[in-house]
Amino acid sequence: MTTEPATAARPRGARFDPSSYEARWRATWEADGLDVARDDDPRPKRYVLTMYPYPSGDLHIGHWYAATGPDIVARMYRMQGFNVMFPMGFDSFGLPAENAAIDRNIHPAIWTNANIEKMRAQFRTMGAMFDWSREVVTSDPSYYRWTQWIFLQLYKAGLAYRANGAVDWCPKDQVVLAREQVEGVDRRCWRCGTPVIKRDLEQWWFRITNYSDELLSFDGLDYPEPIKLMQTNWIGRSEGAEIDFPTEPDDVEAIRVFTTRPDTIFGATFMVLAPEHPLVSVLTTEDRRADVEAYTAAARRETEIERMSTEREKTGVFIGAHAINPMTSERIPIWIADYVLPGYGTGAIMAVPAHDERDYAFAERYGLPIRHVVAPRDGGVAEGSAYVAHGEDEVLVDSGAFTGMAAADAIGAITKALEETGQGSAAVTYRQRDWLISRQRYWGAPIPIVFCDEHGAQPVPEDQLPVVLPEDVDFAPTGVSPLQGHAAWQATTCPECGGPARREADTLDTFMDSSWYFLRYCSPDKSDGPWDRAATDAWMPMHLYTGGAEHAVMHLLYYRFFVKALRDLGHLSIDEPTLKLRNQGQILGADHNRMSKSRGNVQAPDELVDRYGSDTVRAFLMFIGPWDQGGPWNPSGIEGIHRWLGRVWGAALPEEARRSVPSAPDAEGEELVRALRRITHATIGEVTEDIEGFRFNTAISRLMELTNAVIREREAGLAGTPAYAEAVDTLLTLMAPITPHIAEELWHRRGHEGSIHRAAWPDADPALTASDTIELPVQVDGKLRDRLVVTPDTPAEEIERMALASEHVQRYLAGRAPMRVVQIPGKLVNVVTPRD
RNA sequence: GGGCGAGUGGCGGAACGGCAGACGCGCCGGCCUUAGGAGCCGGUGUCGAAAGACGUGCGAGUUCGAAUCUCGCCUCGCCCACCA
Repeated sequence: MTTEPATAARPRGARFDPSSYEARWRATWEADGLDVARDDDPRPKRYVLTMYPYPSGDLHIGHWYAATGPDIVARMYRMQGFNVMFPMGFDSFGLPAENAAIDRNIHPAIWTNANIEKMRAQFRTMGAMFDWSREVVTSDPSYYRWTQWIFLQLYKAGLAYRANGAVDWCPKDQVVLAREQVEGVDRRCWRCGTPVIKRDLEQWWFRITNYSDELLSFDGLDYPEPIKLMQTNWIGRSEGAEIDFPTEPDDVEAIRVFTTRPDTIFGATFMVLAPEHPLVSVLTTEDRRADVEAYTAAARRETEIERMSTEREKTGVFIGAHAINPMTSERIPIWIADYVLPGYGTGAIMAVPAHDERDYAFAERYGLPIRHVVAPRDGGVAEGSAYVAHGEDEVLVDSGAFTGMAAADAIGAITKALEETGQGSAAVTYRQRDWLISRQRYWGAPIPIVFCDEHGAQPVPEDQLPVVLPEDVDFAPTGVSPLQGHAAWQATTCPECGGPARREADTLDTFMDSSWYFLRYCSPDKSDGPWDRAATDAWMPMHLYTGGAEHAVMHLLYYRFFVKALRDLGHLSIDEPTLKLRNQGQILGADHNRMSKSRGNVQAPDELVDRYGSDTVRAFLMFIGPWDQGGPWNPSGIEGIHRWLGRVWGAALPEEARRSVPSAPDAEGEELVRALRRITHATIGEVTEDIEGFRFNTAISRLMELTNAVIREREAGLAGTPAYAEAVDTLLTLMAPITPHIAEELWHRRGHEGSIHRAAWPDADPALTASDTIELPVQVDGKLRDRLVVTPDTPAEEIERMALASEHVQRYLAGRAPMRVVQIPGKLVNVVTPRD
């Protein structure tokens, strides 16, 4: 295998002109299979992945930005001797295809495939080392067959279930959403931004909450702190107690509440149930029934936004019944109020107005008793508003046998007392809900379930997968799945009895497709299973995964859940999909808004690539700032990168440079050689660390500095010396991951055989980076006043003597003796003057 | 309301508690050009002729020494938000 250009006539022009070689090298690399990762390659494997895109039809500058970072890291790993897999594919199911299809009267499959084809071509101009031989397209039946298979595995394991309940519905997209896919204070659809409403529907769910606790653990994972924090908050684990309050008059059934503050139970002066609570209709007394039903009906009509608003005044009604406080035996009234949410905890609370702001507001409004049971240890009670502190400095008051106990201890003590009498127990609740996976749209994988009148919901037998999407469907959104209208497709037989049955018409959330695509890349062509276990064992977990932080509590939670569930079902040997996660920042439009076609602020890379070449665009994007920061698009400065590459060109081809006469190795020349080798080897270490740490902007500035040094030395007559050749070859090698084309072109022009991308990543020689002399800043009272040039082994006493002898220092000492002299060896000297 | 993060030249941004402003853009000057929106060289935080003084959102503190650590404010961004 060779990496010589495929074309026989290779242009030998001296001018820096990326268009003369970039496309040629891409063709050569592809023909040579440079980027194809082989399972049988004996070198240690590293799997690097960037989140695959949705095939919207156009690659914009944000795609380049996102993909170039991990491409650089993957390329460096390859040069460091790893067998690197860096695949790419398309997240091709989803609403935009369907909406575009409706607008243009074209089938989603045709629209999607055309976009994929276009984007593949655009992606190729990046020169990224994508292994296209492993490409995955999630809307392809050969892929979604296994998406359906995974659904069935979870279903059989009891991790998928069908349930009726209030769900979030996007009225514009005409589809339900998972809780994670509703964003912001005003609860908008993650895709289109329309405020969602609640609907009662029977839907399919995944029991992701079975894994809430395990998902809270990030042991051994190198994830950005904000992602860990967001996931932790989203899962929202709360420790407390569940307590049963018997009810009057008949104690039909006790009301179970969840509280994080069992220490305040002596202050529970009433109870509040969510209007939806099942016991409401049972407990409501006849005289209160009309009011209660009116309130419940009103609560149902409210939008989620209204109901969740903290601004709003609290409302509720008394249901006529009473409960018994198990600690005080006191008879307390039961109310319903919409500030108690049906989906959290038990949907019922013990209200402790003295120590909870919400209960306080409610009690104030309805004249309910407020009893303080926690007070500062040093006396005094915060009257008038809820007092919520409960640490070591607070003690229980008016709390029976527990009076005087530190509030921090009382939580455990009261929980224990309740446990002993069987009235309660320690409990943990989570804010996270199960994952709603049904979708009422066409362009997704059909849920592989059939309904039989006799046998109910039945899984489609695995040997009948995939359940293929029919093509002749009227997919205009109507609020029910378009497949519902396709009688011929829906009609099937029950796998249990062979009788007539009807297919589930909803499709699977496209987030399900993206929850396992990284597994498919390991063995994309496997036809008798979703993946080859030997391949996933060899490649997984991913060494590095990159993508946008906007997926913090969606994709990045789901894919962890999938890996854990599939592990427990015996299909994987790993606990986590990736060891290391990095988020790129977002490139905004020049107007500081998100790039979108409707705003007209989308920056296409094509025009820039035509003008400057891929390398310049790649390097410029990586140079504008820290990769995880992003920022508004501003092309000013791209010229600077282009100039830099032009200077590298000139430096690398000294025979074509203006002054390139090698000088005789005199003493001055030897010092220049040492200086050049010093910066060359220092740059190796710095660039390696910067790339490893995703600091591409500083990596590039180091490379620019090395370039500047090389050119300076060339002007000083060093061209043609071994040190010069070392510097240039090192520069090209270090640049290769960032600007792969020019590095390759110059590598070959300088006479090297084989691709630079198969060359070894250089090692820094520490002996060469050490300097003969160091420059020590001399401060007086922390301000720079002078500099000393000394050898590294100069004794401290000598340095101190020299520092004090400095006339600049003497001026500030004004004849006085220094109070002290601080020396940081090799770093600086600070002379401290006497204080008056 | 809660949580997290960020405020540094005209701009993007550098800076293990140790020389603030690396690198680049822009700008200014020069060279080369018939010309230049090309290329090359030099300068460029502010004030000041200079010596020097002052400078990292504001105010305190810790330290020999703070852009960096602590506390309090201000501004901006993101996440969560009646979660018991």
